[in-house]
Amino acid sequence: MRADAARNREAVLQAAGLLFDSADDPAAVSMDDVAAAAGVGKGTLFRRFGDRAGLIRALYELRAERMAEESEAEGGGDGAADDPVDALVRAMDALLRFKIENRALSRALESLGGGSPYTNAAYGHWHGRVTALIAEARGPEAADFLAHALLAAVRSDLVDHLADWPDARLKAGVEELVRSVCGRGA
Amino acid sequence: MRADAARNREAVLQAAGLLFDSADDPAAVSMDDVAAAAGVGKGTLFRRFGDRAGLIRALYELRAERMAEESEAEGGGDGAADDPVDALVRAMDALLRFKIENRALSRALESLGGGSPYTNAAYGHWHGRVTALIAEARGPEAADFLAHALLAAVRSDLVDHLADWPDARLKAGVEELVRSVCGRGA
DNA sequence: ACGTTAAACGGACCGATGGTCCGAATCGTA
DNA sequence: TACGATTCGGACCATCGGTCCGTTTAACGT
Repeated sequence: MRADAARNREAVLQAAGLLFDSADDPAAVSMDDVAAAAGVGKGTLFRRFGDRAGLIRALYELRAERMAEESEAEGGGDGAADDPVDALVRAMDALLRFKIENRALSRALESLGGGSPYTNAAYGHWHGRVTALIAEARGPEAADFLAHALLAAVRSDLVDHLADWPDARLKAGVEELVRSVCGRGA
Repeated sequence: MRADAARNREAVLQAAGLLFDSADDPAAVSMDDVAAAAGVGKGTLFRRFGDRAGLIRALYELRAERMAEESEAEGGGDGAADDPVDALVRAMDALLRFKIENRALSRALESLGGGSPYTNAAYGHWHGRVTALIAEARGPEAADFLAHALLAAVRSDLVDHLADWPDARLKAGVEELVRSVCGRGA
């Protein structure tokens, strides 16, 4: 990849990140806006990312990677010998925090049309992980659907709708949900 | 309301219903399409329903009402002396069926942008009902959030994503989820 | 250094869509 | 039937995602 291409790619990602982060409604961030903020022509933008969905996906995956690194780094000991329910609670909590910290971007991703929340590498990853933990905790019976249900409970527009709840209440709700689903609450 | 206005309103609702029902992607149904199919000018369409969201909401509420009537009618005896968990299972099952039968329309409603799935009379109604049943079944602790979570599990795009599952599997999954959340599985 | 070439640039341009406007047509009423 | 209020309808507008192509520029061989 040519040097200017790489430079522009970075500029676009950074500009788009700022725009989405400071937007209430992700739909209000137009491709023209992104191009202008990045100091780049529209042609460049679309050649690099294909379309709006591609840009949003790229940005989302960038942040997801960053989160994965962070949580891995702070995971420290990692104590693999751990209750799957606790592991699931921690995973869901991390996901919830991610959704809160990336409200607008997550909403942008989930509202792309065409079942996009599910046609997504990150979703597949999470669903696999949650399914495995549920299967471990309560058997594989309906683990597949239950995993979808858990993930649906932290969908960004729901989190957004509950934006005036204190974070702790949301977190407690999610934990309660996870423990209930895993077979034995408290 | 003038007679022609009422007639046109009906024509629009019926045409829009047909169009959404036969569409795979609700976004592919344009306001022009609706106006043309209803044999009405665009001005009429927008004056009556305000905007696209208004039309979709009107249509959705129409169907929701129809479903409410039907389920009430067939509810028959109504046996109020009933386990709240069973009642909740039945309610969620009805909602799931509604989402399946109105796939495109539900998706249209849920993908309006601006937290629209939640800014909706029907959602408030369902959430209240589910919250009450959960509170009755397992206490009012996190009932509010758990109700949101249950409703999220039957969101139309998830149902759509799982379209190739047999209906029975979906139904079983929802029932399993409800019973788990209500405190005691099986 | 310099010329060559393939790649990237950028913004004018396009088609579609949601939404507006206003002269024409129509309904209800006296 | 005549008249005023209401509604109709489609031409019109702004915006947005996406394309196109003449121009620029980075990379590399000589």
